[in-house]
Amino acid sequence: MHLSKRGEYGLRAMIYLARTAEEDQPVTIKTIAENENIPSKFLEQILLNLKYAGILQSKMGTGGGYYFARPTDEISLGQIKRVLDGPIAPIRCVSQMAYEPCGCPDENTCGLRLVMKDVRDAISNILDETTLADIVERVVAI
Amino acid sequence: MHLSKRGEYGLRAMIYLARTAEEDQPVTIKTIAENENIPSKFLEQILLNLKYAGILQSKMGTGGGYYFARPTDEISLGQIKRVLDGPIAPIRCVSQMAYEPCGCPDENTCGLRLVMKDVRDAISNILDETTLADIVERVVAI
DNA sequence: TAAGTAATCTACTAAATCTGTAGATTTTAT
DNA sequence: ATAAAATCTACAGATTTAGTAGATTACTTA
Repeated sequence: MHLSKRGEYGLRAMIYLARTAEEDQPVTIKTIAENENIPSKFLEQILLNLKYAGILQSKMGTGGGYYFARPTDEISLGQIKRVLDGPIAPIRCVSQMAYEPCGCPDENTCGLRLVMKDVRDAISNILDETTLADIVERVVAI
Repeated sequence: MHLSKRGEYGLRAMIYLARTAEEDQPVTIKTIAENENIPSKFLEQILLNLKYAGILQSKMGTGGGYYFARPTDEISLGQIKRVLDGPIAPIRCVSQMAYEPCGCPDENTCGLRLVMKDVRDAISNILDETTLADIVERVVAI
């Protein structure tokens, strides 16, 4: 049940963008990296992956940078985390996105699977239902 | 958000024990390993750790094996998972058992932390509230 | 008391994953 | 042209994972 540095940095960067970015104004890797204390060459790879996944867009050259491909209320933390850290499920046999059998004799009566399914659903209920816009709102309210 | 093989094997072994063991009758590593398809030398280390943690007890020699140190309704999946896989929290700054600051300027207004705290609590609510006895009951009911 | 059973202990290892770093290249705006 | 900024490719050290190997100790029974 662990969030990797990749995942952490990526989520922090996206939350930073959602908090500070002007309407479709690109923000540079350098700016994000400095403000969030993230190694910039590492962040580079992370943002590129989020771009490949269709969550971010970018513009090269002067005045360029990264900006959202969709409104922030259509980008969930679950989407981001899956791109960077892989499936949310603790074990593949309860994954919605990346199911694989685990080899137990009967999945329907596998005690471990029953519980891990609950865990997966609980995590998904939070991460897939919380958007970047929600986070910004929640933090502003404090 | 991942369950390691260590954690998976350990939980499977404990559930197997809870399901099949007669009152304090020791069960051998070999028996568990064969029935649950777990590499036995790997399982050996896992059970030893659960013993060091005070969850299992053991007896050497003929007729020996492993048995629970407490009734199964006093052993939660959270206890087992923590021994084998470490803290349940996705990130240290929301861990109850192994807190560490994450370096963000203000933890109280850190959006990432707020969400990850919810995730931690959701996972804990399941794993710390579900005991081995619960699992057995739940599976029998199917 | 000898033999067999079963846990215990110590050490090692191959492979994968994580967390980056380095440097060259391409695109864009002024 | 020049500078800014993303993009691409490759590498590398550290850590973790998922085991394996073999010797030793404790216990039971015949």
